[in-house]
Amino acid sequence: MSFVVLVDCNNFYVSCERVFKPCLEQRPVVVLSNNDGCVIARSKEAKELGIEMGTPFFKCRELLLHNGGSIFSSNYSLYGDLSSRVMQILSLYPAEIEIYSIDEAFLVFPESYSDRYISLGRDIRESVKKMTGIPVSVGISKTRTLAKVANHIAKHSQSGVYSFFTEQHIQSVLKKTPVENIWGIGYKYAKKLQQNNIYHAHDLCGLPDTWIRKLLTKKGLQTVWELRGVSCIESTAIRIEKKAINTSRSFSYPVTKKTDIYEALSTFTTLNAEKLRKQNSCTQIVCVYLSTNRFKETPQYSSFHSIALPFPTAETSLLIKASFEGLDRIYREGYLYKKTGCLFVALSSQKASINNLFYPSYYDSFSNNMMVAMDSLNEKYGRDTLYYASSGISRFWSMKRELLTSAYTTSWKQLKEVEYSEI
DNA sequence: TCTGGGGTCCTAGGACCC
DNA sequence: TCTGGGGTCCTAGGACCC
Repeated sequence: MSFVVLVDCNNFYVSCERVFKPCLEQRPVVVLSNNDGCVIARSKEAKELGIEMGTPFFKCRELLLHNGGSIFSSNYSLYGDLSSRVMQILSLYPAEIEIYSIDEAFLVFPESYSDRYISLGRDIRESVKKMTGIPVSVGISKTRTLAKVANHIAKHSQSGVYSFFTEQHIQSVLKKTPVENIWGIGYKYAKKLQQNNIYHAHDLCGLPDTWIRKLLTKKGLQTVWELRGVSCIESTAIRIEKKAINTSRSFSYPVTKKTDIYEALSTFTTLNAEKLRKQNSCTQIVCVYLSTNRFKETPQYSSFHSIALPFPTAETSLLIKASFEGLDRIYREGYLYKKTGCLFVALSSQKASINNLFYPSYYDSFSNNMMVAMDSLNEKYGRDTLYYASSGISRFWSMKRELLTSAYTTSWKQLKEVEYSEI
């Protein structure tokens, strides 16, 4: 039987910062979300200080500084680049690889390797650390969900690798696994289960399927089957294209002027359109949303509008026009706005429109050529080498990233300079 | 002063069709 | 006045993940 290896980078964003600043080892380190809003990655030392995931930065700032902690704005170009280096190493193993997120991947090995899974796990861990500087944990078992459980244990072990296969071993681990730690059981489902006196994965596995399906729906039942050792979560490796594309940001200060929101929306629509063309898709529905700050006591307003286009397109200017039309429908004077965003749904392949009589084909059109030229210039010379005037120049509303490190690996101008004291 | 962003899947219910 | 049954598609909302 084939087996599943889950490789998960430890405190990934923090580890990325540490690769270029080794002096951060053994110290509390956190990485903040966009706008330096809240904590989204913590080192072990920061976790030990009691800083929870998602804590607003202003609530833990003092605690961190008091304990010699370091704080960083998130630097996605750095994390994205290190992630692809980790994945490249993983893809050298004789397994089917499924990149699940920026910091984790499933490797499905054929049965012929089952006599050496522990040495494989150790080898993966050592190779990734040696070649990228990123520490990873490795969980190995029969199914993806069980590999997740194993990985959870590996994270807290010395060796960083954990595997379990025999029925007896699996049962003894599941008896100690709280339901809220199961992959696929979130806060709400865990509460529901606890109300029914189900506290551990082992209890959950013993329940009748009909009961589970009723309480946790189809996906919950799949999870239970996986815990019982039956693989039923399909690989998403084949699916490359996204079904929806979204870009949104919070403003760094409360925005009231419609012109500022136009600029922001134009910027986000441009980003969305780039993502759309990257996967060779067109969209036919553009949704726009706008909201005030829900944490404030000021008057609240939030709205959403979708615009159906007459034909599928990936041309930025048409999409910006649609976004603006959406904004015109939902904007109301007199509110302090916090966030806006743009969502594309009803995506289709660019090539699919070639033979349709009723609308102009985007693929092989003038606008397609123009977009290709624009994308390649921006890729070669950097983002915003060419951009639409509607996106604005000053962009006062744009997000706060005051604690940003350099893009050490993706920009010639920001290469790391090594100081003697850091070695 | 300061509270992120981007996804997927499933279900129930309504609209609509024959 | 009486008014079926079966099917599809779409959407909003809720759950989950990282």
